[in-house]
Amino acid sequence: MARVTSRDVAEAAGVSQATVSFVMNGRHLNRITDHTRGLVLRTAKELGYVPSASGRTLKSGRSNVVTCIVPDMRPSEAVEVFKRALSGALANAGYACVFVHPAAGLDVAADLWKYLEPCAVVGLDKLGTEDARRLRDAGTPVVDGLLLPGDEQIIDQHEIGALQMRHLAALGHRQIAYAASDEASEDLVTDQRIAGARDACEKLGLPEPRIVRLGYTPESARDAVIQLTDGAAPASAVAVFGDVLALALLAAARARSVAVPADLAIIGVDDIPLAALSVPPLSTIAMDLSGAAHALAHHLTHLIQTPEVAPPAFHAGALSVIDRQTA
Amino acid sequence: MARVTSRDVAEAAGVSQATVSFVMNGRHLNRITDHTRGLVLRTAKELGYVPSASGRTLKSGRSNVVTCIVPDMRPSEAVEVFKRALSGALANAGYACVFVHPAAGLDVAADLWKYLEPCAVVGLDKLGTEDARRLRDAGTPVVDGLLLPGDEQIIDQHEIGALQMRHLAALGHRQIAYAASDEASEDLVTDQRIAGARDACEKLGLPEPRIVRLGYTPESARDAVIQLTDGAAPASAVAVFGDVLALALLAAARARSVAVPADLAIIGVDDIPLAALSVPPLSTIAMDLSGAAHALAHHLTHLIQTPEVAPPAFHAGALSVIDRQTA
DNA sequence: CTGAAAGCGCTTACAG
DNA sequence: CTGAAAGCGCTTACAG
Repeated sequence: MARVTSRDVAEAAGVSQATVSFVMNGRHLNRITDHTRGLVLRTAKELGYVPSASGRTLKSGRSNVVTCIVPDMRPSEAVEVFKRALSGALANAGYACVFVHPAAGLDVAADLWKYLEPCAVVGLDKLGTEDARRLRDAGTPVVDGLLLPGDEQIIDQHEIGALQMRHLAALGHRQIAYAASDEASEDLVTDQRIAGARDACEKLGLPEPRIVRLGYTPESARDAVIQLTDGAAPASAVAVFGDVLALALLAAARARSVAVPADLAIIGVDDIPLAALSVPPLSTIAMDLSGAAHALAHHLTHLIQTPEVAPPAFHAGALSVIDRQTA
Repeated sequence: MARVTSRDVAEAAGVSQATVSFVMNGRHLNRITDHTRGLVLRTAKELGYVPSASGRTLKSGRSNVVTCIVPDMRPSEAVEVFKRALSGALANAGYACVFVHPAAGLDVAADLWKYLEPCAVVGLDKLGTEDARRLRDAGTPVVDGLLLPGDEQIIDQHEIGALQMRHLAALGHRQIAYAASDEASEDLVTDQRIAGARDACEKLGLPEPRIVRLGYTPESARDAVIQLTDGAAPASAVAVFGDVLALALLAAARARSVAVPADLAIIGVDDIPLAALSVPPLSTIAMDLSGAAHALAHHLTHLIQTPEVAPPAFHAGALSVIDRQTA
């Protein structure tokens, strides 16, 4: 079954290819009669005409797809929510958003260009600077390091750590610990949150928070609870890197008969579905990922359409504490 | 900065464009001297030549990207794992795998073709039959309904339900219930698992399992525990749709002083990280999503490269019970 | 063993 | 208000 081209439509409608192109792209519509326009549209639909992406991209040098590089981090519901919101927002602006998981040994910049020729690329964590440079040299806007501090940070990671501390302090806690993830892939985010927690304690006149590292194993959670509650100056509250780890701590605390929140208050981050389903339900920090995604979509369309003018300020997604029963 | 084209490389190397194309694509290499080949490769690298996807796609009518439509289901770690594995396997075969989240109101078939011109598309759940037909008419292989029963089912959902029942029965349970999700987006999978659970009970000579529906709320979990444990014939064990719900049930059971597994054994599905971290740790079913992804990648390359010959049998990912302490 | 040339489907100045 | 024509970068028969 041969492909239907704009030439076919033009012939069938008895107009030129240029006219078909104008109608399909809504360009120079003032120069085209409504009758011609209707005719072209009808004919295109009848023949089942679908414009060719490669034809258009080849000619115009720019596609309609923005490529988003998914970092090689622990899968989380949070980033899934963000991806969906970004897809939706970009779709409304007329762009397709595709996500790629860089496979080991894939040369991101070259292969991306080779396979996709995106009109913009967004990297959640830091793309290689070499990659980013090549893409930018080729004229492709790159929004990079959404998880890193800076003008385009999607969520204020520093503030997350600080918010947890302020919440715990407002509850009267003074010996507050921070439970960080020990996974290297999460260091980027962890470091910022720890810094935020430290800064907040300092501002609040609290002792510097003790940092305990834990991994995604039962032993690790148990050890962390021991560290937190034993010794000379036990913590009365702990801010945890994420809800999964917070829930692990909650379970480990119960196993050791440490009452939550009486003996140890716990607050997580992410507001995963299980946070509301645990007993007691987990207090946590929620992020407005959907808002952040919309802001990013706006930012991207600006970058794509008017790269010469400086983009307006970028708004990171809002944070809120979900006040349940563990803190 | 003007783009470097194959013509530039040809001129700089003093050969023809055809020779450059042959060298870059590894075609007709026997017809090209090693010297010429080395020269072209070196020149290409020096100039920073990257082939244009749209040029190639336009000419050959086929790109190197396979598009995977992510279903609009509750985000889960399981599908993330699958996506990464599929990306890796496809990258090894020379294809880029991109994921798209269909936004509301997006015409999948037309827009996909328009933006991406994929060489194959895979749909986790059922693409609209109209969409699939149009794609196939255009000569694009479509692998669809990976979650549905059939030759290309990635994971045997029916067997998951059955496996849970067999495990519980082997432990001596006879009054076994099935706790299903009440979310419409999960019905596709839920229905198959319930059927599998029923069939297994029949084969084992057990009474038909009672089905309880529950949602992702604490009240729902509490009600489910009450239903399960009260009444004339309380269940001594329950197979749950997924680990999130199973963990919710576990928490609700504890809140009502129902001992697990003594009073109520629980087995989930998915083996999410928290399954190992709960107290007691959750027994569950793990799926070999990585194996399934590799099988799918093989299947796809076959379909793309030799669409005329029938593909070999497709192997669904293996299932295994993770025997922890709740069942 | 290599090159000249056509053409994939589109858009866009330009001419009328 | 509309059309003819060039050309984006590539691949591939074909000729030498």
